[in-house]
Amino acid sequence: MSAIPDKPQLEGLEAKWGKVWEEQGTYRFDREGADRDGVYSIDTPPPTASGSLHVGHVFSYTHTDTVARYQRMRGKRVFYPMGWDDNGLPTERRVQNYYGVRCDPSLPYVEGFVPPHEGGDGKSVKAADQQPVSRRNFIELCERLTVEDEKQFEDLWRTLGLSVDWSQSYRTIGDESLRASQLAFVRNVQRGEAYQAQAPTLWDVTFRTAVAQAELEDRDQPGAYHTLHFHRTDSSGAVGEGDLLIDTTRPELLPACVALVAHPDDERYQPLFGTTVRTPLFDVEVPVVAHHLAQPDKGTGIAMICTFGDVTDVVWWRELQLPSRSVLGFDGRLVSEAPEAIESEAGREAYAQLAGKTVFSAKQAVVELLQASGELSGEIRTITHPVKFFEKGDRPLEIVSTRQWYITNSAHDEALRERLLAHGRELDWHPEFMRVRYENWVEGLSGDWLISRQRFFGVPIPVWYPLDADGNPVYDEPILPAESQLPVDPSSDVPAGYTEAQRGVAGGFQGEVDVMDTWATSSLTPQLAGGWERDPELFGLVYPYDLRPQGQDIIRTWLFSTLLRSELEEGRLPWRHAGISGWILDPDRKKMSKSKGNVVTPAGMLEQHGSDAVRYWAASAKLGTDAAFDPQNPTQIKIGRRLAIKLLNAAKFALGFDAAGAGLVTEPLDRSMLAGLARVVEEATRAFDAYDHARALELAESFFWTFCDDYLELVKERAHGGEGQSQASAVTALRAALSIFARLLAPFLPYASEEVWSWMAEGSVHTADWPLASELTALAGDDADAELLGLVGAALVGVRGAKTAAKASQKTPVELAVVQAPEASAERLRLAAADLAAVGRIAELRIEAAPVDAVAVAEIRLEQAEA
RNA sequence: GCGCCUGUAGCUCAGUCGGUUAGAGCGCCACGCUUACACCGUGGAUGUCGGGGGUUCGAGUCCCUCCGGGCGCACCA
Repeated sequence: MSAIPDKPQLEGLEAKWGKVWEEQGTYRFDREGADRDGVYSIDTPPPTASGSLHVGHVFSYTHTDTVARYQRMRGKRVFYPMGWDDNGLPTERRVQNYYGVRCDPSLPYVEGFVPPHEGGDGKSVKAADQQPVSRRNFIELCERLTVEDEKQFEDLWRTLGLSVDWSQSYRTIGDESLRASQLAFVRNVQRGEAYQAQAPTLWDVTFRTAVAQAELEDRDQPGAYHTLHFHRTDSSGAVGEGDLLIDTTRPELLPACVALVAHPDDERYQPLFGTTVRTPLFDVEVPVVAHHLAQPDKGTGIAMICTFGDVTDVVWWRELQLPSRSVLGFDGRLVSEAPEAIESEAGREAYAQLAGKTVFSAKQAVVELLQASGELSGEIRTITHPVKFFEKGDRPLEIVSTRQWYITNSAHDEALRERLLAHGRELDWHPEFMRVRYENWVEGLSGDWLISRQRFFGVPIPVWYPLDADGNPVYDEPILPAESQLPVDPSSDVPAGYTEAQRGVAGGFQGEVDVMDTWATSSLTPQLAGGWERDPELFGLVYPYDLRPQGQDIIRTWLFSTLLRSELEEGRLPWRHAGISGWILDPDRKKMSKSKGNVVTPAGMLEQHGSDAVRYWAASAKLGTDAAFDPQNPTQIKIGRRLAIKLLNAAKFALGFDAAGAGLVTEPLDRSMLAGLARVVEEATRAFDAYDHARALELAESFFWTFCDDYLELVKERAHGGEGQSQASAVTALRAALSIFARLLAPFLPYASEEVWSWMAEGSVHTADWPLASELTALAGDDADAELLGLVGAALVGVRGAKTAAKASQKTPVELAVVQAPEASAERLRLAAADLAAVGRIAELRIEAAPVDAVAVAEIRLEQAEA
């Protein structure tokens, strides 16, 4: 036990206790002699190391920490690891800007490379100003920067007081993670769950990579309808009679047109099905076909199918078995060579004017050409329509045909879909309604999960391809590494049976250059952290996990993909509970985001207000509920700070009374307080078990204020100046209550409660036993009157009110006070009359039974102040 | 288009199974240096529970409907 300071304060507690916890290993996961039932395991979200932390992180990670601390105090061995999601695009972008470089895989490695600058100013560096570096140099810079970023993150998490076992941390780009992701992938391939396909793919032209359905978002964009003349081949071919009018928002894709399509029931176009038309400008003959996805009420009711303008084009192209006539390159520009189908001189000339242009410029050029040829009908009508974007991108996605790796996700497998939905029902969601989002997502899956990315800093896809006699890769026969060989980098490692000299030569092999989507690694966090295929004993202790905490925005990505991988690998749910935190909204109720400039740095908040205060704010919001936060006026944080300070001061005060005679609680008021507290303990425990940490906090907090404002005031005279058993009773009750409060509040205010605990007990409050109501009823007796404190409190309010009304100090003596109460209450009140008289400085206190509804002061006579 | 959440005091939010007079904190007003706490304490005022309809002895709570706010999924010529 340590001495109580003269002036307890919050400042410095983070550093003081953070150090002690680290030294004592307070949060260390102890597996010695553990069994699965004695463990509480948490599948912690690995934050994106290269991103900046914002208040939203503090919010949701605090939610999880309160649960971790509660479970630890319940006697569970808590497995609470921390991972860093350091691979992927965010890191690449940050490295580009931080060091002023860009990856060019064609360049050779430079030993001892020094980047052009370091630190940057946070602004993005233009691509033209970035120095091209080799892939290996680029990855080295990624590694260097993420290690630094992760250190800062860890410092912040430690200051916030997350009770993470830091010896269990992992990086998604670390060797063990690489090995586990590749191992899982290889097994997916072996079981037929991972495959490659050449197919139209959503493509980000800025990052030049394919993206998956889960990473899409719709954004409203300006667009325009253009009405084009298509010429019927059975007419003269000249503009005019018999032309078909087609509305399109993508006129630049006209050279990629492969057909026109209308609904089979559309009588206007039924006569044309089976005939052909010629495209404007390019004079390509295309069929008129029928498909049920064509909407008669859209545009002119007949659409042009291009390869590829949108995902519907892809469906039509596939289902109607149309030819491919791609014009868009990976860079988002029209390719230099016109499609072969464009044969006419005029058509090839027209295309030559588009070649090399961006989509935007090509659109303008086509419009001009169409206007010149008279094949554009009427006005161009501008509209606003949703367009698919990569969530991290800022240019619309295009669709290009590429070879990619996929993992089956039930889009084409009804039985798997049923299993995934069943798992969704089996999982305990907090709050419950979040399950719907999962179901929406699973039911809306339109294609398998595209996991290959044409990027650099990620887990390499661990395959090689044999090269045939002509030096062409045989993609259908990928060479997989042996499990014992993992992790591998196919760019530098050599497959079994080959030598490095055979790389890239006919009859030899080539390595896959793509890396995995970051979610392909993150979807394995239960495996990565839990020692899957590395530490079977650990895995058996923690898996399936008890809790997956996460934000609502990544249900379709992280939650879904983790559940999927677990189903594929283990055939079962990876966790029992999912705790979904809400958003942080700024005062205008808009989601906080960097671009809006309303992000506050958590480090500054913790520094200014103290960690306990910030945690209080976070913990007072329920799971799944958005919380408003105004950095200019952080009300909840101030309230939390007040609570933490109050805890320190109340403890100091209560522990200051002479405890020599402590032992039994005999006074009715003391017993009442303990009985009330016992109820709070029961309810708070129930709330925590139901993943309602906010209610547990509210219960503890509100009773704590009653304890301070009423009980402590009522008994301080007795505890300080009283004698014998009545004094001992008060002191015993105060100490018992304090011990309970420190523990009830420990999950929320780990610093203040630890400080207070250190004044009265050995060890850490965070490894102490979660309070039991029985501790209190043992002291207070089973028949204690929990209501008494409230009755006395009501009388006290009456006395105080009278003094306030008289504009007198609370210490003003009272000559006479008459308290009236209902018959039954009056008798009980008399049991605490002495305490009430003492705090009110009442010379003569009369308690009368009367026909009133509630306790009230009927008459009061204050002693006159000096005349 | 399908669906989920949400609307309670000026603000942020509780309100359990339908049950007495709807709560808390902040803010506001007034008072008070009272054995810890001025980063404090005491007291007070404050409501069309979004609107309408229904069920019920009784509705903030259940049902229907309309309106507002937020979000998910789908659509994308």
